[in-house]
Amino acid sequence: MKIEKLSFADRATDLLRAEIVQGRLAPGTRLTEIDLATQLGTGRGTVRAALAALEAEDLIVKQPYTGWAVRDISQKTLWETYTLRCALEGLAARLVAGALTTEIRDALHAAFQRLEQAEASGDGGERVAADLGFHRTLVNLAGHDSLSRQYFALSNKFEWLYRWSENHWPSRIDLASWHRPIVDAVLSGDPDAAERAIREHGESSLADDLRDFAELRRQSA
Amino acid sequence: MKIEKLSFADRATDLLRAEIVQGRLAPGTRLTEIDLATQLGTGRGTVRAALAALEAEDLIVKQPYTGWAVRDISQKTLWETYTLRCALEGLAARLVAGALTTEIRDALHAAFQRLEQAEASGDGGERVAADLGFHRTLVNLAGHDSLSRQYFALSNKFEWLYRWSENHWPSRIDLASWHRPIVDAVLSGDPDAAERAIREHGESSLADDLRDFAELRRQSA
DNA sequence: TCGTTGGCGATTGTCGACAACCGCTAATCG
DNA sequence: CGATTAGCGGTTGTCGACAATCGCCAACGA
Repeated sequence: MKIEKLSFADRATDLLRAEIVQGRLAPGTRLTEIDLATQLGTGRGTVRAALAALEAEDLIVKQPYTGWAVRDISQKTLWETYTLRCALEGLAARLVAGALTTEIRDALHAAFQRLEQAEASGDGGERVAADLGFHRTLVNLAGHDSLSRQYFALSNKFEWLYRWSENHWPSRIDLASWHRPIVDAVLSGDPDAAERAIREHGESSLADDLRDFAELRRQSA
Repeated sequence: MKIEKLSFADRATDLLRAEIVQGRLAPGTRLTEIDLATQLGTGRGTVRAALAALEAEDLIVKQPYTGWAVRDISQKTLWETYTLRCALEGLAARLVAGALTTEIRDALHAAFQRLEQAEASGDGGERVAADLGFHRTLVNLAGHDSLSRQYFALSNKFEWLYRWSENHWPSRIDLASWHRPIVDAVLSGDPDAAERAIREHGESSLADDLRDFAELRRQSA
């Protein structure tokens, strides 16, 4: 049995990322190395490494000699993250559709069933988790390590925005019917159709969120 | 006048990246923090930050408690990098074609003219630089910060592979005619056509390189 | 009054020392 | 003889101390 032993720095990274992604650290929050170090019971160098990693994932920003802060969320942030995700998932869908195996079909079905169950349960947290899990599963099935790496960071950022927007305008889209076209297109084995399906999916979710974001702005103005 | 003052860590990152990308550090080369620190005349923490950054860019790999090493290059590395680049540039081409301005036309023309001049000069280094510059210009014209960020790291990796392959099998493709379809398609203002053009470009360069790579393997076997 | 300058508190940037860990070799023990 | 283990050299992992820099505010002078 191979046990993966994470360093303090890696654990600090995971912990801080979770804090941000799950919304416990609001956008704009300032982070100071010493505070985090004392809170985590670790040294400053360790925290520093974790912060640098999160900066590479574009979740926080650094101002030299001044401090770190959780990134702000703007309409452009939404647009950029959604379009980028669309491009990466398009590649993934294309690859998966072009190299179907029994394992892939099973994994996709499992991810989709989780969606259905989450929808049936009505549990908001599980709905989000199942949604994100479906997309992550699809990407990881592509057998493209670099893509999976890139997508890991991007999906965290996406999860952050997703949970943030769910707090501001809970949506009641039916997850199953929302994702079925993707599953169908990918399993059809047609790369073009698969890419088209995931793009339509991405574009309409972007449109929805931008609309809701604008609505939010208008109300608070 | 705003002067951008880089920290030692950032300069070390740039320096090490250049060493790798330009082929002065062969794939598989081991890197030890203390050696680098003494060579660069800096402390180990600084080098460590630089190495972590390069690991995030996927140019080097870390083995805990053991050491760092320049990544190896395999056929899969080529495939992954080319396909990923294709996906990102596809998004960029689509965006640029959909939002043409005079500045964009000028910048694209300038980048293309540099290609023509590089081809005419016959200078190998300048040919590579002009080729990479053209693609970077296109992506940065998309006005998509996250995309530019991601592409920055990817284009460095690509440059690394490009220069590496040029050392093993110098190609004599005509850069101007090779890239003209992209310029034409983007400037036509049709996002679909632009994406199609850059995809064909990427796919055929991948095919060429994979063929040459296989040839190289066959000869050395 | 307004712009400049000097100092101050806060935070990061850098560094070297020590601890933890890995891979290997050789000694040990059944 | 084979498997286990103890030790060793080498490298990274972690930490706290000190230096460099930034933003701010108040004192100062034209």
